[in-house]
Amino acid sequence: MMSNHNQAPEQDQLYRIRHSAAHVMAQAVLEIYPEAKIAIGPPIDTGFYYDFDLGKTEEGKVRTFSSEDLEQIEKRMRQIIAGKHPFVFREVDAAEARALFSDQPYKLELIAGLEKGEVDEYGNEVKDKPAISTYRQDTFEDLCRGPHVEHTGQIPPDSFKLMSVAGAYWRGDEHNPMLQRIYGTAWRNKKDLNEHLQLLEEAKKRDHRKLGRELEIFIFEEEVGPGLPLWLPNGGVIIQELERLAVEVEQQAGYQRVKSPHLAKEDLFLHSGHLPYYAESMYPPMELEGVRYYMKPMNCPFHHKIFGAKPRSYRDLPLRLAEYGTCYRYEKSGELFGLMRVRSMQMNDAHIYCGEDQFEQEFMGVIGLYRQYFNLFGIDRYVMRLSTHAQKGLGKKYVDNQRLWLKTEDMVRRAMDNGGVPYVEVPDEAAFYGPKIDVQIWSAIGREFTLATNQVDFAVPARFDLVFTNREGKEETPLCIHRAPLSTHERMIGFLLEHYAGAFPVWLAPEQVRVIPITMEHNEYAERLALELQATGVRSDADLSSERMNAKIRNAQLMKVPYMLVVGDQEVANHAVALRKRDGSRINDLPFGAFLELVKQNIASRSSDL
RNA sequence: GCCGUUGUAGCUCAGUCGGUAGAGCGGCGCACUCGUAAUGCGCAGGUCAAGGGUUCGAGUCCCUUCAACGGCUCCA
Repeated sequence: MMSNHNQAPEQDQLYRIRHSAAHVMAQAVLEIYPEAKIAIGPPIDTGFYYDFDLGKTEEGKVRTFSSEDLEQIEKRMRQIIAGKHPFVFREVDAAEARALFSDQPYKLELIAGLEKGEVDEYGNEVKDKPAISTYRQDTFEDLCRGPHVEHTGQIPPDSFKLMSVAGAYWRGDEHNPMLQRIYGTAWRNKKDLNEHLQLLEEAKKRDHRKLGRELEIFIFEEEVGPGLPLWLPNGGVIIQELERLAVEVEQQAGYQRVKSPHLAKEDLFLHSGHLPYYAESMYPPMELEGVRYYMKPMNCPFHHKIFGAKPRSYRDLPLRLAEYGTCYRYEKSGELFGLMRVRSMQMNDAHIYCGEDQFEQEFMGVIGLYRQYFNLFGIDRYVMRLSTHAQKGLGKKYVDNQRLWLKTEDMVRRAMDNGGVPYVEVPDEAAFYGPKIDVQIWSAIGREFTLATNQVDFAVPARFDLVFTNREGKEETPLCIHRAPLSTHERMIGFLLEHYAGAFPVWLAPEQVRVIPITMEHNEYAERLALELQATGVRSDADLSSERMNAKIRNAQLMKVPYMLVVGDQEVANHAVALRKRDGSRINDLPFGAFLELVKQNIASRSSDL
């Protein structure tokens, strides 16, 4: 989950409780595993963690915590807390610190970093050379900047819980050894803890993987392959509606639609720079008649070719090419996550080719699209993130041209500032061909994802020799803006499932109306209504099963169908319906014609109300 | 990819000490014809993820592989 209290969290009592709980946990672990090496243990948004290296077993396998260990550690923590041991602060010089932690290699590494003034005790970069300090409680002394509660008794013993064990790389680098991390959650009081645990339960209910199965949106089939979703008919409807929306909006914004194949020869991706910079995320090639082909991980090279299909003049610019392109990326197995992280994906992609003088307007036009969409979906919990390059990645992660990096980053910054768009800046997160603005959102269980993206490409058009003739009659290389405001179908629908908790607005709902006859005698009328609705483009079905009316209503409710039309003798007589909306509200004896108008209006306006 | 956990019917799960598999929901059939969140009865449905091993005997114990889940790393 996010925490929005950014000013001096260290001053917060809750921060101190969590930080102190981490120390107490480390003490408990060291008592149980005296040979354990301790790494770092910071407070986090919902609690704390601490990383340990437990060494190897006799067979040479990495020693890990068991769930029984967690119980024992938690029990021991409560004993330490009951001891009301004071947290004692002291400053030490580097030599003292090294002596103190002589048998703790991770701490020694941290001390070396502190000494050089590069990083703090959590491995984060710092500006000023920090003082080296420790905190001690009971038998445990840790390298630490603090602050802590005054004594262990101030950690409420009934308001924390050890949650899980996980592997985590030392300093977050996959080349480093993997440590054992214990996550705990800690709160001011028992009530807050219970609320947090309940929130986790609620989040599970709106997890898109659960809803996707229940509402028959998508499935994964083992024989098809990991990360390769199958869209069920209900999912197909949502895809169709999203594409309809995109086509409409993009047409108005001056885009042209194009179409490109799912694979291409090696040469194209060598040319684009994908193979040099992006090969790790691509499916391995297939070879036919001596030629290697790759599934496309992005659509840009194809669009570049379309740009280059004929000579372009400044009069053609900006040229906006749009495609819901299907891309394939070989995400590492452990990175897959329901629909949010898959290996085949359909992107709301487009590339805008423009001159430098048109950049700001085009860029802001795209930001405007984002806002239009987010407004439509009621997405208000997001952060715009400007991702820039890092010098150390030039030539490896990034195209090697620092001058252009700095220049384009500056252009983006200026455009965002001029447009009054708030954003945070993160170095070393850019695409290989340029800086990008990502829109970050959170899944139901609190994991962060990039939903939409907007990237500037100063490199690849030149690699493809893309030019246009400018007003002076000279050739000029266009800039390219990559943008995907509706993300991919996979991530967007995964997100929307959670965002709406499965209760889609009418225009997106796979089934918009279900007609429910009260007895068999009303079947014919019900079916006639359903057909009439279908004929006007409303997705509707009549439930002619032998269930009782109550069961039919329940089934429609469970599938989150927005409108239920209950029809019996009275409705047949009046050519009317008894409308029950998904939220439980009812309008009885509504003339069918009036209902038809109501639905059509609601769908046409893509309303978020029922 | 790495660390940990888990794989039993379409779904959610039970299965004791190793003795050849069970429930609810769902599906199908029959009966019921009902006014705003579950009508009753019956039937079908399983290579216990896959492969190997230990054992007289494996859903259960061991190994390998695959997949999912919680994290780390990485991303739309």
